[in-house]
Amino acid sequence: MKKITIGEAARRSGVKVPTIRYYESIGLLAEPERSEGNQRSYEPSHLHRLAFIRHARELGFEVEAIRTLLALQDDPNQSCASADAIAKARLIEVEQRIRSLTALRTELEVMVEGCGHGRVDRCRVIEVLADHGQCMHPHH
Amino acid sequence: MKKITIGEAARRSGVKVPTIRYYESIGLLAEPERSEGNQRSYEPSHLHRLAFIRHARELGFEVEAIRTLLALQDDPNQSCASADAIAKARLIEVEQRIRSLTALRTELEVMVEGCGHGRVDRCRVIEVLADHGQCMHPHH
DNA sequence: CTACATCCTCTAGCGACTAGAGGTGCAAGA
DNA sequence: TCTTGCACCTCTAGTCGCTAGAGGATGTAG
Repeated sequence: MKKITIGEAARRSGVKVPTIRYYESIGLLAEPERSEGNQRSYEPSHLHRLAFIRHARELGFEVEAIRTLLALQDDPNQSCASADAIAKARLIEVEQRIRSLTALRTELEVMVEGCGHGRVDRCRVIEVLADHGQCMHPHH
Repeated sequence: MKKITIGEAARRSGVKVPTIRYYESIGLLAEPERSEGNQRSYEPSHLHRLAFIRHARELGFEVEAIRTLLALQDDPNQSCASADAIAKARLIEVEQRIRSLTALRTELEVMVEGCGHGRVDRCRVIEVLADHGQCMHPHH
């Protein structure tokens, strides 16, 4: 029926060909059937799987978390507490990362704005890096 | 005089012992003298260097960027345009990353809030992952 | 039939460390 | 003086999630 080559699967899912093979190698994507000439032959179910994986990766979930989420998806009777916990943990990570990057941004802005574009011995960028005491934020 | 072991250097700089050795191995930190028993013996200049490197790493600069920044610091007559450019590039990266993470946060919030804590077949987390069309943002 | 794109497997590389094995140095207490 | 035990040494390999490349087989269009 609608058997699909790995290249076509890559085009449709937005996941690159070597990455698809990589996902198979780590057991994230089921091994597809092969053609007579040993070429992978995907079915729609594989495309759904790939879309799920891709989306989860874009949201920053680690491969192990995705493995768990996929297993949950396959067993619809299970409680979704695990999925919920994984998503919440990721949310907390993201929030923390945003806070941290926001502090960094402020510090970088100070460095860049303070730069008089002269010589290095008066460069605010180098100064701030050399002397942590000049930081605006005690975030690290 | 004030010769310092690698352990003490680690404690004072906040950089771990294996990381200090790693920085030496990639030429970021100058090789210190050795004791009779072949142990590394650091001087204050090494500690300043380590502080600089650590601070730059915390700001997310890559090792190659730090290598350039350190070279600039060693030659105070040079124009600071390079340092300025490196810092600006990093600032733009950070801003971009914050925007991206903020979009992710929103999407994760929707997932987590929509979760009815029931069974997987009605789990918003799994649903959103499986169907990208349910995303709030077309960021990816 | 011949190009030529696409596919296959396998190994190695990326960045910035981190972990562990197997051995040596050194300072302090008994 | 000896021994305990921590800190140090080098070297290799592993982490994560891919990505690149070699060297060869397959599939398709003209």
